[in-house]
Amino acid sequence: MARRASPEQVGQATVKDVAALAGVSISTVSRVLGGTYPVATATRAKVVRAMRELDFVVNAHARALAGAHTKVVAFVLDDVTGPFHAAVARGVEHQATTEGRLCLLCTTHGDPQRELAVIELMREQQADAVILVGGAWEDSEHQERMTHFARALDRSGSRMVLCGRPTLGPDVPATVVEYDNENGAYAITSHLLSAGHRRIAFLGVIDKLTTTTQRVRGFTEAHRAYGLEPDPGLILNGDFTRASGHQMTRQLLADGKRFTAIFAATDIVAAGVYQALREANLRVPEDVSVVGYDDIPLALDLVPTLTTVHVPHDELGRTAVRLAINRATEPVQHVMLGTHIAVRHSVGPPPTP
Amino acid sequence: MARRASPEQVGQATVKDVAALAGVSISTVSRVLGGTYPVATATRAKVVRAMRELDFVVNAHARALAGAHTKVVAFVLDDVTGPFHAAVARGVEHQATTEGRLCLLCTTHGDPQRELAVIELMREQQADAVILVGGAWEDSEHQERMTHFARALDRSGSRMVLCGRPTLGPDVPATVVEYDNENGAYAITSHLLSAGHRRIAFLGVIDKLTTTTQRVRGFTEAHRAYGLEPDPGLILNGDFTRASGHQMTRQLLADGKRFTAIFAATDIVAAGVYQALREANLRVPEDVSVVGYDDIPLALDLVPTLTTVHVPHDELGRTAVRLAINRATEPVQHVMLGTHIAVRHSVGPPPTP
DNA sequence: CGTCGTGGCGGAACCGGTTACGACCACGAT
DNA sequence: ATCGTGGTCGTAACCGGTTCCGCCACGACG
Repeated sequence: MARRASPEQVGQATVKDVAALAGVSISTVSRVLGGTYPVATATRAKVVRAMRELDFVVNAHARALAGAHTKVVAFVLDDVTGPFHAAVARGVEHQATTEGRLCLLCTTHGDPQRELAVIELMREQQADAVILVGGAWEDSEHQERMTHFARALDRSGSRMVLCGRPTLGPDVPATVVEYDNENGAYAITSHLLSAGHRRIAFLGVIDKLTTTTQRVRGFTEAHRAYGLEPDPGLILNGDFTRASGHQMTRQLLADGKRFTAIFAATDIVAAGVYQALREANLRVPEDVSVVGYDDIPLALDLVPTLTTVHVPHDELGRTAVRLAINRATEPVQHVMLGTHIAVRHSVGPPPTP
Repeated sequence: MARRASPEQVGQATVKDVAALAGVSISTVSRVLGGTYPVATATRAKVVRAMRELDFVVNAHARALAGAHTKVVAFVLDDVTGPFHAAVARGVEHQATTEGRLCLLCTTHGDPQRELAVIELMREQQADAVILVGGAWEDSEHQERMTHFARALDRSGSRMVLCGRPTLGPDVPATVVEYDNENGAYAITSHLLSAGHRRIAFLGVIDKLTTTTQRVRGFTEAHRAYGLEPDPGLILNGDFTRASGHQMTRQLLADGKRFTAIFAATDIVAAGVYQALREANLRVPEDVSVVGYDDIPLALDLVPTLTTVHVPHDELGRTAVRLAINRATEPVQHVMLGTHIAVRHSVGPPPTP
């Protein structure tokens, strides 16, 4: 069962075809492909011409199998549609291509089970880095299995990268690129407190994701620095969607809770907050001040523009692949990128009763 | 130079290692891997145990090389950060995983040259579909080279998919999944006209991208259906960014152009329009009506919410991979998805002077 | 009881490249 | 004239799987 009757009839041309047409051996063809060996100029010309004639491209799989390096980095995230993750993805993709790598993309849609399955797939693909973007679940069994994968990847010469999530432990071979969730939350909470706010609501995901847990901690610590303790009744549990922000704010209003400011765990949540306040005829920031987290482009389109915590999305993604790919020469494999607050127009003094 | 002294010491375990530990031949291991061949239950159990013991995963490259199918679809887009492209990407990714495929992602950042280079890379990867998302450049040479690639992909059993861009010609082997740019623009322009607007500005990219060209055509045809001709002085050329929308609107205002409505070629452009109007103390829709195109999530966060053309992003991406992967059984390889206008609160009657 | 069929398994030839090793050639040096 | 040498190129052994082919033992059947 010959796959093709004559060369160049159908299917991809192979080095064998090129060698035949150029009148050289396949090793010579391979040498001009790799460029890493002296080949006489005349010979090279013949080979190049044959390659062009047959419209030849190397088979990446064969090359990966024979050589050792795969030239692929994989990254897995929750959802491409989320502006935050998309921004990190952009950084990842950018750095990957400048390092001469292709990008494999997988999404989990919030399913921890799928995250594990996806890592397995990446292992099959011999990806030389597997980048996990976004917060992790606060689930010790999941973390254990993740640790297992980190070791497995390490054993096969690959690398796990935790991008925007905390380390799995000091002895786990993984690159960690975090950003300062706690201090960002601390700073922006202080910003509200120093504006005079004392009753601040926090709207987010509680006790499930590492990111929010850290943000709540910063929120709490900032209060304590002012000699205050946050009101547990003002900490609401929802998810990272616009609808959730909308719903939680309505809840807050319906329950008659007293508050003068809202800390939305995410800019997208803040968008929902804005809508609910608008519907209740409350102005931002005259009646209620609002802050967010992430500094996605949307923050500039809200009216008034949203004061939020800026996260270096792009740098997050870029350093993730840079550290992982060049881990032989990059001594430090755990960095914490700084955050800072972007002051805009959604915070004012609390209303005077 | 033995890669490892003893099996399972370092590096990935191979079928050979598994076979040795299970006391069977490598072909038997392969058979339990593929599942496509009778293997005695006891033997299978031994093999499975050995695989688990060694933490074995198949080498996707070796498998791709030996078998014929690669199980990878590639998609290339402008920028992951753009909400429109991200939404399509989500559809692509979703359908790809349900079809049991992995996703390779590449971005071009608006560089036609890079688009070509990227397709070459995908060809090396033996991707069984290469999905090009978003508008194409109005450049005949570029289209010719694209045609060449379409044929090359077809020859090697792969498939080019044009997702959101027009066909390259009837005899070019490519799957095309378009959406109705012209009719969408026609409908929303009619919406403005029927509200009484007669002087409508169009802000977009002119004469460069297929998408905008089609939208301008719909814009023009709608005018003609009303016995009108659009004022060329109201058609401005910029790009698809917020800043461009902002700048073009300021220009319009500064030039003292008379207009009562703005058709922004993209929702993001509309966001810039909103800002410029706000800065000029013009209200939407009392003073100026605004419409957009794409219906990205942002449209709901603008105040007032944006009337725009809804594009079935997700379906666009999903059908793209569905048609390409199952092209053996899917007879029709060129579909045009419908668009419809999403009426919200940014259109009103023109102001009475 | 001999034979044929069949289920389960091993051997070996690929898939398309890379690369170590050795052969060959033309050249200059002795 | 002979030998050494450096620069080119071909041969063949892999990389890690899949799959065709054939062997073997066993049960059923005549």
